[in-house]
Amino acid sequence: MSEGSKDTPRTRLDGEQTRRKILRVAERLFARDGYEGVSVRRITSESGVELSAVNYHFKSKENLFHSVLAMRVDAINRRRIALIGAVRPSEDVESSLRAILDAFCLPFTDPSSTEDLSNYRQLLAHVINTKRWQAKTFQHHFDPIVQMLIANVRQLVEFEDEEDVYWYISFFLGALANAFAETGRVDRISGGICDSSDLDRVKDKLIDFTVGGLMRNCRAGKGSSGAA
Amino acid sequence: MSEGSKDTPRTRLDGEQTRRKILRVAERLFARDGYEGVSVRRITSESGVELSAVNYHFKSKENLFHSVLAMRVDAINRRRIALIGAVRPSEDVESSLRAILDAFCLPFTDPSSTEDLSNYRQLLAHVINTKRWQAKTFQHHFDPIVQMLIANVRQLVEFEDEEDVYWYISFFLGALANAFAETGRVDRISGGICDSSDLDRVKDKLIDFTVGGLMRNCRAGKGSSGAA
DNA sequence: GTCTATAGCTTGATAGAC
DNA sequence: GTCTATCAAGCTATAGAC
Repeated sequence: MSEGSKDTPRTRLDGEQTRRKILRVAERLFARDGYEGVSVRRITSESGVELSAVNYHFKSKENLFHSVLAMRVDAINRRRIALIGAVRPSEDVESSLRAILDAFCLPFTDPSSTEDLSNYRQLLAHVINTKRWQAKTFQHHFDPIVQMLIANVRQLVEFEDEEDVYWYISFFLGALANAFAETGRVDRISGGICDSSDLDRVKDKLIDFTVGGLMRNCRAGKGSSGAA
Repeated sequence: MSEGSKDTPRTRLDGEQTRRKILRVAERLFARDGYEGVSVRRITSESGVELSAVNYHFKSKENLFHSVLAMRVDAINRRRIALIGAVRPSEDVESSLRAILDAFCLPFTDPSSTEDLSNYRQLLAHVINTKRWQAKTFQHHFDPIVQMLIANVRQLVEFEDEEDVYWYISFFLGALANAFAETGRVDRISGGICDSSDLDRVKDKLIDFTVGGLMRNCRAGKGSSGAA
């Protein structure tokens, strides 16, 4: 409460607060309706800030979109790197694989964080499935962490073809993005048996599925889950 | 040539031709930039038809979008039903599973058709990952065929939890939509080893992966690929 | 069934006072 | 850093001549 020279009760230097409010609302709207489906006006209107604030703080609508992604990606990927690095190698290949995939998903499913990542997850599904955003966004924000995941998987299992691991991890990423977007499809298809908002369960089932896909197609993989 | 009463050299009754041209261009643009990312003006401009033609033939932009989907979905699903129905039950569970999944993918990968379905596949990835299109589009066009796929899988394998088959098929669909959208991600990640435009290969690898995920997680599934 | 013209709004972005 | 006013462009949709 100081910094006021004499009496400036209104014009507080809360630019950072405005910036954050815009980011939060933009994330929610972009997640729901996509980049083109949201106007700057709607963002500022629902943020309770002026129209010109977006261009002042972010220079352009597209730059705002990138800022929205950057806000989450950095923290999540840092956490992934830490968790994957902390995985203790086990003599059981399947357990190790499971641990790696779990470490990759964990920051994404937001186990105990105060942040709500549901909008970010929806947004990711949009980005990962759009050709246009690949070069502009995905490549920069996600390629490195995906390469790290692949390197860790390759240390555990070997495949017939060199290309296999890229295909399988790519399928895993596609399934992951769609599953965590919580579109409600699996709830509807299953007649309510499945709950797509139960992220821990989604994660566990996805890992079961992925481990099966990897283990059954790796060298000497049809058999047991025993040591390599 | 005829149907002209006296001399009508210009006003040919080629409304159907105009309609088709609009549908074709709209599919391509919607696939690339999404529903909101495309204006009616761009569609008519690139189609070489008048702006008002869209509203004349399709009543509204949203109805055009649904028409674009309907154009492909019906034929593809009819083909799927025929192919799945023609699968001969084998004593080998894995082979049967593989045949079912192959029948589901085959019309989608367009093995020998004259139609180019690449835009449709991109569009599907957009629809399947967007919450908003679930009720409006996906439910009507895709739920029945997905239920049929699930019913066929359940006849072959049994899972610990009743919910499992819904989760796994949902993962399969998410991976499928993303893989066939040809975003170029797997090509980039693999350093060019994988070619996402080689649809037959994508299909085969996806089926390998999915069969692994299903077989390894079904009752008495860790073991061999032998008879049930 | 095509084409022109236009109504009525919304868009992203900026200039300039405060 | 906020706020008003505004621009130039684009938008969906329709009316009416042909």
